[in-house]
Amino acid sequence: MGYWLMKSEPEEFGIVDLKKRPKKTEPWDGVRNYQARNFMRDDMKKGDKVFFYHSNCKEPGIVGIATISREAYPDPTAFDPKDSHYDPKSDPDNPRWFLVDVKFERELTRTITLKEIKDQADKFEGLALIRRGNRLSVMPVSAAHWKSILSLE
DNA sequence: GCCAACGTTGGC
DNA sequence: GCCAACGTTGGC
Repeated sequence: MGYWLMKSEPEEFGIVDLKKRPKKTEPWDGVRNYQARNFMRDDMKKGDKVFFYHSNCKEPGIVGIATISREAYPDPTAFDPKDSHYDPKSDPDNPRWFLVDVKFERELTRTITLKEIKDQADKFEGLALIRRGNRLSVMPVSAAHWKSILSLE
């Protein structure tokens, strides 16, 4: 089973928004970074676990757990000229951007902050989240790191 | 294929 | 709101 971390800005779409969705499920649209796309398109499998991460907010960190409920399919927002993520270069016959559906599993009992993960950098060597200059919004997490992070809860 | 200019991300 | 780091674009 694969483990991942996905970032979202809580003011745009937070863990509570996911929880409130009728089926507790959301298409993870709008990703326009090739590396992140490749992870979603090529590597994410149904049932994989996801750390839901809040970015660009007062207390950046992991706030919940989700699962991949549907594997990759073309991102429809790329075809919609009215959408802010519209990409004229993505052709429905040869789509450039893909997404997965993410399903709410649970909120953490507390936020595991970026700060405390950084403070234990030796324990989390190789974790993409704390790699210098990291800006990926979708990234893999090793099984060992997953376990180790969750034990902080 | 190089690289300067530009836009975006996201912590602080 | 600042700005470092990074990805993308496009001229050459």
